[in-house]
Amino acid sequence: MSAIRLLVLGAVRQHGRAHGYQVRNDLEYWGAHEWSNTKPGSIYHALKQMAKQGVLHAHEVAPSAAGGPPRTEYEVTEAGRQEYFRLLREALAAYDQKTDVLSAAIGFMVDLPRAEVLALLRERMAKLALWRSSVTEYYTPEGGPESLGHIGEIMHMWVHSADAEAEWTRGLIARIEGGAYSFAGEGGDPFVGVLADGQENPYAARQDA
Amino acid sequence: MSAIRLLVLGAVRQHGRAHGYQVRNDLEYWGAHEWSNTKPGSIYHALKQMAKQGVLHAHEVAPSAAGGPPRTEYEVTEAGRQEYFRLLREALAAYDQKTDVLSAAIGFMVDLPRAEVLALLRERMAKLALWRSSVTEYYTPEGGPESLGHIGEIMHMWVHSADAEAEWTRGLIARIEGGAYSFAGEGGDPFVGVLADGQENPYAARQDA
DNA sequence: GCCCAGCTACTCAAATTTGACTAATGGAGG
DNA sequence: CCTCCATTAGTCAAATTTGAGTAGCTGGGC
Repeated sequence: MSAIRLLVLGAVRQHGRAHGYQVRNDLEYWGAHEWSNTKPGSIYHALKQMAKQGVLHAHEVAPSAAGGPPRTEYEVTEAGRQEYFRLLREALAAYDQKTDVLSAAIGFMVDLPRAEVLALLRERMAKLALWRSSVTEYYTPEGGPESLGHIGEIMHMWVHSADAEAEWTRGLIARIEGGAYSFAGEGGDPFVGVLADGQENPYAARQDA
Repeated sequence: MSAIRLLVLGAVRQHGRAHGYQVRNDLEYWGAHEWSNTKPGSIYHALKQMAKQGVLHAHEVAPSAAGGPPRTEYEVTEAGRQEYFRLLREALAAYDQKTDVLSAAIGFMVDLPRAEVLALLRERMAKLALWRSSVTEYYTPEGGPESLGHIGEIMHMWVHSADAEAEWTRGLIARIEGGAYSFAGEGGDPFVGVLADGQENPYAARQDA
């Protein structure tokens, strides 16, 4: 699974109703173009595809208010809401060394209740541990790790990064348990990571690293 | 850049001459299907594409020795050799949080001289440090990290994983400096990542080099 | 003597992703 | 009032990736 469906669904959802350029701008505002494949083409493709699949509803809309071709606005349907939460839960719980998917999921995690996020993150921890042991067991030949030659460095790297991710996840769990952030159903003001109409995007046109 | 061109080039190179199924099998033997996109379709596509680009040379070859349709054998051209080393150097030096590309590059690193690998890894370290500081500086708003809300967790994760990768890279550099492994031009037996000791040879039909 | 499962080797359509391009508008500067 | 050009909004062809086949042969069991 790539991160784009989750990102686009989440962006449209936060606006209630959004056109492609708005989504594109939000993703840029989140810095998503740096850590995921959110080129214009991918975004417009995802919007159309999801509209075709009934996950989004496309409103035929008047010419744009400020230049450019007429724009289509999209809205998340009930099926889309379910798909969104399915993707979000999956991304939080699954370990697949895809940084982009996890980043997107962290960005949206507060749409779920605190207890569920904790459960999903613990599931991730369990899967991480499973994968780690499968690497160490499966790739350790009888003659000790030395006999693998430099190939052993690959496994070494995986184990190292799995450990790092576990450590970070443990920290996140602790912070959430400790009351950090405001989750669904907790009445706090929901953190809105979108640009309001006419708001300047401070992250647009920035230098690439 | 995806890892597939590097993997396919490296696989063909190790055989001298190889057909698609052989490449596919090698990659599976390396476990590459678990950490990179090496589905059959991608492999055959990459072979054809690279043949079209003159990076590989396609021999029209007799029907297979053991069932199935006739097979095409490929050989790395001089342009391909250069492309291979270009990709390999780039993969070792560039930091782009793509685990699959790095894994492939580690697997092939011994095709380069020891000193060059060390230089490339140090370059990677430098880029990692640069990226890390761009994250911490750029994404830290004036009001302190708290004002980012849970979005700060994404940066936190990035920094954490960048640190982990730097640590692993440092270790690798130390091991290589300490004389580990046998690199190009060092006269040691080149590590052939195709067959393990006592393991059944799935490539019985392969040409002797 | 035959059937079927499984291996070998590759093909193909559909979906996705990329990178470059188009086209309309409004405002700054001359 | 006219030209340039940045911004807005999106399109399109080409490349790549995915997932699901196809088709020839072999060997083992009954």
